[in-house]
Amino acid sequence: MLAAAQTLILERGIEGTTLAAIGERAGYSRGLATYRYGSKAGLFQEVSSNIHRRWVTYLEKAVDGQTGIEALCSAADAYYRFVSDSPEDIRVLHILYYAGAEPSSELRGLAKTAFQRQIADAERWIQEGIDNGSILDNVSPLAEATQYVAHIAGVTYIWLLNPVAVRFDDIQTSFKQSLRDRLTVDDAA
Amino acid sequence: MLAAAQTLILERGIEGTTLAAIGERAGYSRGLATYRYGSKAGLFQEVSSNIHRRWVTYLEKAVDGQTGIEALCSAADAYYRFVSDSPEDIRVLHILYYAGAEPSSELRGLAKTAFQRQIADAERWIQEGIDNGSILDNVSPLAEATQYVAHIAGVTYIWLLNPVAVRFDDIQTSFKQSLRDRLTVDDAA
DNA sequence: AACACACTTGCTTGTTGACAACAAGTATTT
DNA sequence: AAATACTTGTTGTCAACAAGCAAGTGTGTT
Repeated sequence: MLAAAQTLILERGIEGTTLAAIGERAGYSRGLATYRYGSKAGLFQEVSSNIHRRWVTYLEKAVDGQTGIEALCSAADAYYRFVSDSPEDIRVLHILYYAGAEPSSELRGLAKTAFQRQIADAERWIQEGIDNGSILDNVSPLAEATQYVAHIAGVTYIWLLNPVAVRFDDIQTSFKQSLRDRLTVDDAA
Repeated sequence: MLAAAQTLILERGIEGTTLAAIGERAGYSRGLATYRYGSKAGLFQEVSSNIHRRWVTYLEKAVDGQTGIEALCSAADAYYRFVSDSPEDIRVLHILYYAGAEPSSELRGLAKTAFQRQIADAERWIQEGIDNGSILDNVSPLAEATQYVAHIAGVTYIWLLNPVAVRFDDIQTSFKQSLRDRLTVDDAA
């Protein structure tokens, strides 16, 4: 059922997908989707947290106990790999998240907490890096963390609009390089 | 009419706004919005390009003939000022753009071209900067331009979700600094 | 063990109200 | 009289909900 919903979101978008179509695509009746999930928003929340859960597992495995710049880069790498492995999951997840930009969207809370959590993670990694001396102590953890998450969200959005025009790997490389340059102690000499 | 639409989008979102409500909010009948703009999507495209036009005017005045890093920073400053001056315009514009992340959304084309144009602008500025020697020649104009636009879009998105948590001015300062550090010839010595 | 009964679960079909889209008006101006 | 600006009537679609049904799952009775 959730798989059918995901397919239909990719095909026709949120607006264009009807609960009846989801039920029937999954081999059931037109009424089942509503019955199981209560509402369209309820179903989409389920789809969203389902994918989010997969992503978090993936992320935790990649970052493990790392801190500082290494954690940031590993997380970015993990994201890039996740996008390569399951682009459709990321597409659907972000379609749902961006739908949460609307006021009074029921997906809003979900998107908000997801991004807040990612910012908090990044902030913690940066703070830990500052504490152990690997990150410059004049950077603002919150400002950097916000930009870190914003960068990834923004690139994903541009990619959603125009997949072929975004060279994810180039961007990824340059992003990590720029993180190192900006945040870490300059040991060039 | 477009103003009424904008107000209602801020109050209730795209989904929650009905064409009848827009007409009536503007002091007309329930049918006028459909009559004038043909469809809900048509009306919202009009709202979107209306705000977009204001932004472009604002931007052109700010960037004027600048190139290279100066153009990038001026554009970023202009955006920050625009957000401060008319946060509601930016909110509505981006709500509409993010709605374009959906497949088969009629706002998609508009969002796509808007962002493509901004990337093309940034790419041109960077290329000009490389040509006149003010920007390092090992940066990829397209990759940097994409990240530049993605950064701004991403910060805006996080801000839409959670306005109070985003210190636009801090981020702005750090963003410009990082642009200079990464792109320009290092004349620290 | 065999049966009957209440009760739950999983799903379907019927219905309602909201809304976009459109068609057919009615003023009002030129 | 003809175009313009707007309104009202109508239809089809869809989310949401309610009511139903069929197939289990006990639970107690003989």
